[in-house]
Amino acid sequence: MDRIDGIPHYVRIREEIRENLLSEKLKKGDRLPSEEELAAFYGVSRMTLRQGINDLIDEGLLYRRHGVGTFVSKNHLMRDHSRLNGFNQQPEPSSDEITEELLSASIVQAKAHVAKALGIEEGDESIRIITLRCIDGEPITIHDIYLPRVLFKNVKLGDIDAAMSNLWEFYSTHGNVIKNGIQRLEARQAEGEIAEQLKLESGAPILYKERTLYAEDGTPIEFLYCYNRGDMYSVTIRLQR
Amino acid sequence: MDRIDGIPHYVRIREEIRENLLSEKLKKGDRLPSEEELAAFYGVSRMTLRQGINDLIDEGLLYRRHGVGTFVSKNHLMRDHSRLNGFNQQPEPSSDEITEELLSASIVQAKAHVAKALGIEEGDESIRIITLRCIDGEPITIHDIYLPRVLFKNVKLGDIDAAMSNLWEFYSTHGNVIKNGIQRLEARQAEGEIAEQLKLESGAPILYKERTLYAEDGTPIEFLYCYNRGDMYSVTIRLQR
DNA sequence: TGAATATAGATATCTAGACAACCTCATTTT
DNA sequence: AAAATGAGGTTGTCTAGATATCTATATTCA
Repeated sequence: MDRIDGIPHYVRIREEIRENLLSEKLKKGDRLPSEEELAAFYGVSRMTLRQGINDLIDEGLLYRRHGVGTFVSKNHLMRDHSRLNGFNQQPEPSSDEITEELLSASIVQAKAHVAKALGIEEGDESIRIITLRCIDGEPITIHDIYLPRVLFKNVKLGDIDAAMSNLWEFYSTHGNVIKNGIQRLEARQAEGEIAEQLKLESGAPILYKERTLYAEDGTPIEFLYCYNRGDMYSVTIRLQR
Repeated sequence: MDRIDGIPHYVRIREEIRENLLSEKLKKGDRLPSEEELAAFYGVSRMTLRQGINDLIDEGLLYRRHGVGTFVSKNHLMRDHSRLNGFNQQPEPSSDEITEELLSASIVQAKAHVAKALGIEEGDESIRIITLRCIDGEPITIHDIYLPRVLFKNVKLGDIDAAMSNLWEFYSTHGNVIKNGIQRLEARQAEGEIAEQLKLESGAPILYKERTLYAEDGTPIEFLYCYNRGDMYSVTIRLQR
């Protein structure tokens, strides 16, 4: 077998099987043909086939039973906030207009908490970006973002407005590719400026989030405080044993 | 090479490398020896070595750079709520006394929302378990759990009190092994009975959680409403690209 | 000097097998 | 009837290679 493009066989096979799942040629609960049969069908070795299948198992679309077979999972898990996709956040079915407004961009000295998260010294320079996201004109989310200045040396504050639409790509173009992160969620009450900006009564519920994003090697790239209107926002997480 | 126990080589190697990470023989940022060298060292083929390494990469402990090498991540991601561990929830350093009290166990007819989550018909029988978790006597969390009756046919309500300490094991013994799940988080306000039981003022922030747990094949095993005191509880999630 | 090019070494992909471990189910034995 | 056995099929683990692709560095060329 020769590869036509630069696409590895296991990727091609994985995507072909995924198509069969989406088009329901493979239905929930179905058993796939044996690995030997499938490998022969796709014209690859069994190890290569398994590499493709493994990806789909990691995604929860398939599962294996030793000595029995490979099956289609009964719960196709939908949108999954535990994977990073740089806020493509699929617009909900009732897709209203989502806007994002830059409230401020500045250079600040990192306070202790931020510095610790970004792995820099307290007082070191960081870029602070505050944004407001609205759905259909309703304010939903405030982001308070901090970047280590040292990773974005020749960035001017004026550049940020243009980069707003896709911050992650902006990071990439400066050599900082996001690979993973950690976030922590709490329930809080709206107060002061935050309440005002989200047009909430003081005391209204807020889904508060802290998030740190890292590059492949674990270098912190972004630290974020995030305030979400409790009545308009929820987070879905896939759990995996 | 012969395996001494039934332990596969790739598991043994994975754990040996993990030991070296924990003991910091391998430090953050270090490059591991090349795959060829490591395979020779451990006396296995390169494919087998890679299988072990892959697990550690999935855990975020290592990362690879094509053409360059395999490295130790700089951020050893700690406790990770996006993996399921059946509520061993490592007691925090300041480990206070955690107690769990059964408030009620009953057979109820599933309402629409619960029925949909459990994949049963509205009105079908389900087992409802309500518990209160306290830390140091302070009420923290209320769980409102629903199980499909059909999966726990010969269970008597009296059995549940004994099983409380480890519900997941209880599920297993009835042939229902938890493999994955989905949870959704919201910020809400405490009200009525919930506020009372958590000893909160009406209006206090609550971290509200809905969770469905599934078996390997996607069969829903448990559906849960969960109310956490906002000021005493947070959820940490690892994000993976 | 600066750009193109070789080169060495690393990971990525892939093969064509082998045997082990496990599950199911039919058959035989007790 | 119940338990043990065995056969056949499936996934799990593993090998000893091969070639491709990528990266960084050193070298050569303009």
